[in-house]
Amino acid sequence: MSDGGGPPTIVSIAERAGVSIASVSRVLNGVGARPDTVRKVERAAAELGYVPNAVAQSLKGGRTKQLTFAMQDIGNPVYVAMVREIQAVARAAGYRLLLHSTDAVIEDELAVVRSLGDRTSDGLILCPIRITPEHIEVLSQAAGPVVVIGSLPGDVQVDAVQADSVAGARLAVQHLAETGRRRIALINGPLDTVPGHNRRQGYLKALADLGLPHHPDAERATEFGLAAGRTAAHQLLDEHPDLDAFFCANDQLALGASQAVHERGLRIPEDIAVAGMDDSDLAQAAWPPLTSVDLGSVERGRLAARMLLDRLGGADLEATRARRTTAVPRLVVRGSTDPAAPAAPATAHGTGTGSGTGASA
Amino acid sequence: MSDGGGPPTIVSIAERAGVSIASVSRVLNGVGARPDTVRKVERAAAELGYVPNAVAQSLKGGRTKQLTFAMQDIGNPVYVAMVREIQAVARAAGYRLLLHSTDAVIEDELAVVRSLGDRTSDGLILCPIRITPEHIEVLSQAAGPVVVIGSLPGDVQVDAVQADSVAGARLAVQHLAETGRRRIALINGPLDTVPGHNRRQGYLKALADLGLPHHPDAERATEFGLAAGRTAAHQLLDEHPDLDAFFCANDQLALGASQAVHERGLRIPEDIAVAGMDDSDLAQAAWPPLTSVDLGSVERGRLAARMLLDRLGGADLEATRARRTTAVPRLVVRGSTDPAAPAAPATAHGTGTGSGTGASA
DNA sequence: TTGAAAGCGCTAACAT
DNA sequence: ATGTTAGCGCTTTCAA
Repeated sequence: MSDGGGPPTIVSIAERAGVSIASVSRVLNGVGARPDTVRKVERAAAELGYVPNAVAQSLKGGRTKQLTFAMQDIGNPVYVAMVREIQAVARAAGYRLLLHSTDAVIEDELAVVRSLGDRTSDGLILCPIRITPEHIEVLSQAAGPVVVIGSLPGDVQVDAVQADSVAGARLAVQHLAETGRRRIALINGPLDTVPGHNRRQGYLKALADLGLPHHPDAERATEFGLAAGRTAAHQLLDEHPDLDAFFCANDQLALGASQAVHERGLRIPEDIAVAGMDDSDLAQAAWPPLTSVDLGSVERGRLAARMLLDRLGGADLEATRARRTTAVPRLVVRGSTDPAAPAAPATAHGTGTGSGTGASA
Repeated sequence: MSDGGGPPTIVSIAERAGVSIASVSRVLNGVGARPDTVRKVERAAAELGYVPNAVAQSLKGGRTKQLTFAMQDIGNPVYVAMVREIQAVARAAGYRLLLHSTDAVIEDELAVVRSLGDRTSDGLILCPIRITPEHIEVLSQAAGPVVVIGSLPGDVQVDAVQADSVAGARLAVQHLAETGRRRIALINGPLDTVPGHNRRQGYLKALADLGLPHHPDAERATEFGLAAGRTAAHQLLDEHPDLDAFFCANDQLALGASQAVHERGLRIPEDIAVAGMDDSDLAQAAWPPLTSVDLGSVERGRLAARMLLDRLGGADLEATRARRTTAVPRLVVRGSTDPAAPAAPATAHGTGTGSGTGASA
């Protein structure tokens, strides 16, 4: 009497419809079959509430229709923006998204790449914090296609999408100078990270271009976080009361710095201007809204996902050489540097975050 | 000459080691074998760079070691907190996490539940925006274990973890009253969502408890977003210049409202106090830092993940009746209601977001 | 058009 | 202790 224990399979359907499993498979996959057969099979499938076993399909087909995105911590707004976009692109192409937080542990990052060999996902998008020689080695012998979001040496044969932090930082510093600031401090994250290093380079270059002096003691580099930004700003203001701007290597540092400024009863931007980087959701929610450099998190996510899907899709592209793309940075001026900046976003451009409920209950 | 085309399998290893595939499997799974055999197999596996095919293991074992988390939009800070926690718990138990954004489309939510039948993941954590009769039906005949984060009718046999928005909202309103506010407006999201409805109930109850009058026109309910909060606050202040507090149904609304207050040259909290809900990362990054009610996003994530893993693990628990848990809300007082509140977090409690780099380049 | 059968890579009886 | 073999659920030749 049917219902042989577990969930329905093509066998149960075949029995019920009185045909072979091959016919069931054909009908289910829209391959030719006699109308009569089609009807019988579809009916049986519906009655049994059949859902194809994706695992079996994967084993047979050799692809799981899953992509993996690995970054250090999904709590960072930059990654959130990427995940959203990657998930959207993946989904549109019929892929599911597997999330992997590496907690910035190198060994874990390497493990993710190696785990491509377990065939759990068809491809990987990796956001490494640093690139070590081991990364290069593991990446070049990965068991499946990988797209790196970050900077890779030119000769490594792996697709990559990168931000242009150097140019981005210059945009921000130039803007500060153009709006009359002369004593611009840098609040940075660790210098031994790629973003930390590059953003500092941009800062230095901009100062040089602008003919502004560089005061090594007007720089702080600790962690990329709110508390670090606040502490650094307090220290800098203690030592250099005449500073007129903080350029911060990311938005969290910038908001921490802003808190310090407020705590001292100084005004933003009148007394001190503050600019951040990443243009995360935090920037527009702040007061005053934070001027920031959009390094294209969303765009990088989209590009990375597309590149990966390209590798998976076109058989001809398979052997193509590694591709490199760079997202162009864009300065977003808001009230933290320009008192006249409109409070509401000038253009609609998909605010991000936005309008969900507070979730449940 | 080994290397039979594709990636190494137990067959390649067996050939290379000169043993049967069964022995290979045993060694690889740590089942008894002669030291000699163990050595040969391990050596061959290492030389070939063997990685077990997880898909094949899943097909055989009937479980994928994958969990799915479905919510409307990963851009919402509340969900970010949950994902982080769920991922951590899942990972510790050897599970991977599949992310699914439903974009608040009901049909999509239902589809996720049904798709449990495809055996792609072993269990599902679902955050529905609303619960429709269809949800109930689909949920009760799900092909695998589901834990709902949200409110479910008591008789539905599905595990659920819920927040206590009503109590949470009361906490906030009581706090506002205790600190001297009497004319407390409500800025809310859609009333036909569970959070929108419940948070309003808490607001009304608190007013009643406190003997404060309820002015229906001191309420606004539009969307759960920054822009909506700003607009609503401006309208309310236009109509009721004497308001002394905004209670907002989530942090984003609260930050939007704060912007409006600032734009009008009013001071927070001296002229007007602002309180939000969810205690997302936005709250502590704001200026002044935002008083908010922690509805236990992290805790709910953790509990949901644990419940799900329980269902998957213990064979004996399998038939247990549905369990319900409610996270206890907690008021977090900051500068937006209390001028004396410390700027830095009083206790360490895992700041959340925090310290990642700005990601790449 | 349809059915029988092979096989994706693995685990677990079962037999030796 | 080790080898042989039967599937897990599906797709896809290959014959009929």
